[in-house]
Amino acid sequence: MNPTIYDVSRLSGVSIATVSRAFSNPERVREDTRRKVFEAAEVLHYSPNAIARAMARQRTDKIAFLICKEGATILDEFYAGICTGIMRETNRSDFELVISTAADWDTASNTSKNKQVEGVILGGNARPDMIAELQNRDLAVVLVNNRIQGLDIPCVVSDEYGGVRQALEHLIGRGHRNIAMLAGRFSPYILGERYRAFLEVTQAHGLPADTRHIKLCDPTVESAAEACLELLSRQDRPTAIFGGNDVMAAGAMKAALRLGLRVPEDLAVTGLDDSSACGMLEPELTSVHIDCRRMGELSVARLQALLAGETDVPQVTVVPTELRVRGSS
Amino acid sequence: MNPTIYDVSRLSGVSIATVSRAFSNPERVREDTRRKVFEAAEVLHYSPNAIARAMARQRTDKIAFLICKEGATILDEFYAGICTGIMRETNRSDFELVISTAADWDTASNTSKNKQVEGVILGGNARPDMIAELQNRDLAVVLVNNRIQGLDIPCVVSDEYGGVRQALEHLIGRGHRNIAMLAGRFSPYILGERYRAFLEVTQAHGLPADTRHIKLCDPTVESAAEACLELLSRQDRPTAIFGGNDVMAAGAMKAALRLGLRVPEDLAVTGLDDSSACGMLEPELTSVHIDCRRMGELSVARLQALLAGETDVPQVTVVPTELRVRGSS
DNA sequence: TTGAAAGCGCTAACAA
DNA sequence: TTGTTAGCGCTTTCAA
Repeated sequence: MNPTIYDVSRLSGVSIATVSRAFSNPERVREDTRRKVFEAAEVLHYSPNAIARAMARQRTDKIAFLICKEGATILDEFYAGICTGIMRETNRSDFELVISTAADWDTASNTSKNKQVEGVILGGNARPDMIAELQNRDLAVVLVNNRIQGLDIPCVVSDEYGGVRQALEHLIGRGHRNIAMLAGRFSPYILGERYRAFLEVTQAHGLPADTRHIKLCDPTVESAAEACLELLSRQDRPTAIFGGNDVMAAGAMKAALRLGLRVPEDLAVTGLDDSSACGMLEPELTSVHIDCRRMGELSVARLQALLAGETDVPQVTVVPTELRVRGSS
Repeated sequence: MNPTIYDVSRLSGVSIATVSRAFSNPERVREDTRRKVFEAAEVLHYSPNAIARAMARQRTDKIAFLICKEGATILDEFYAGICTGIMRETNRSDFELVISTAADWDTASNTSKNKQVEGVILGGNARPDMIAELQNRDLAVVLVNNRIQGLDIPCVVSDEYGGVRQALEHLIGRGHRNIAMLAGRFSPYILGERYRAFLEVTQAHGLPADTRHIKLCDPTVESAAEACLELLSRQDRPTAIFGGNDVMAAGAMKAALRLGLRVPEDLAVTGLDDSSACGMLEPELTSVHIDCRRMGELSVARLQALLAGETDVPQVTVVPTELRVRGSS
């Protein structure tokens, strides 16, 4: 049996109320009383029981990270990074974290309900009705790696626009005038930002700003390779391809190989994500680094601000990206 | 304010004890009473408060997954897979999961203490003294991806020996007689199994079973590439290299390229992990698939068995591997 | 600054 | 089969 507040009270000779205060409002108990309490606690290896505390306080200090995503690999490198950031930041505070993956709404709903969380960080493609229900239930909600227009909810995203710009300007700086982009089927927000960035940046540099240079495909090696085969067989074939993630960029490299084109001499390729595979590829893949860790940390910060009742919580937090130039471009 | 058991009691006209029973021991309340209770609960959107329940039961039904690992990328693809399995299996039961990474013991200790967990799954390199302390504190403990001799504790591991055998026999089947293995600096258990497997399997097939063919290096592309450069410059240079993970295998492919050797014609390469990068490499990497998901699920099962007081919990659970042959061999 | 006491929402032993 | 009741370990008024 673990020691309780009563044991500490008895040993230190003060009431349980004082012991309680010593732990949760130390400044409200006299210096020497406090010392007595802590000494007794030390002797007994006492630490407050979080369950009982939650019960009395009617607060759990518990938050959830809910990844709304389909497919087998829920926790891919990207979300694992976000997750790491969230864990790190949660550990630093007194909050507790429950992680759940939920393609379906029932699981999601259960998680937030049964686990008694007070706030949730939604990753992936959370549907607006899910969000609404959570908010109705009086939960604090933050979106990570997503943004939904017209919804009163803080979100933390990476600088999609800036990331595309960095990649494109790098390629343009290398002299490329005919650049294609592989757009994966990501969320509307991400896709929107990337289209906009591609068109505006190419135009700003006097290149033909044409959606013909944007190719929509699945974010898989094969789908990207096929898309590239088509791109590279055009009359005016691109000399550089910007993949919407590293997997697609790898597909582009494969397409080049099949056509006997050398990377980067005949075709420059850049990716996005800066995943661990970049260094494994040959040539190594230039990629836009996304600070997933930071995104995770910031989502926790926003959620805690919300929970603390702060009124000026930023609606949009943009995490900068950084280009990592390697052999493929 | 959420509805409580009292609200349901009032609305359904039965005592709170009966409501409680209806939820936790349905078979102990009469059919129609039960129906009344559930109807009232439905109307009120009631569901039992887990905190209060834990308080009364003096049980939390909460387990922790503790990844004991150094370095920036705690949640790599491997552990993310295990984590997914753990989450999936935990979701299926009424248990709650808290995930924590802990290179240091303090965090680990805190996690299990403050979060009031009843059992922990230890991933990575858990030190024996950590384990002992957890067990002393009367917690159920299971090891995943590790095994420590002489310790009374269930562990779930992948079939390291079998994995090495599959890779080697595949290469031998392809006619290779001079095979080298890159051993990463993994845990003593894993390293031990792999050495043993390499020596026994090569010997069994009449190849020179010599530790000279095993090269210890860091599990990074660069370290592996260097190690291979040395291997490939030997008089009797290997015609096949088995990397201890996919990253090292990628390093081997790079070494081959630098020496102008073609893969797989001049040098066959196989990896281990079957990570997502396999399909991105060129040629695609043959690799031994590890069923991380399953490992995670089984660790939860073992932990729950322990928690349920079962006495015949298997001490060692071995998860089979499977060779995925691709272009690199 | 400290203490007494009333909960927080539920379970489980016991009684009916 | 159902109800009564005494906790579970803590926080937080309120009074001293």
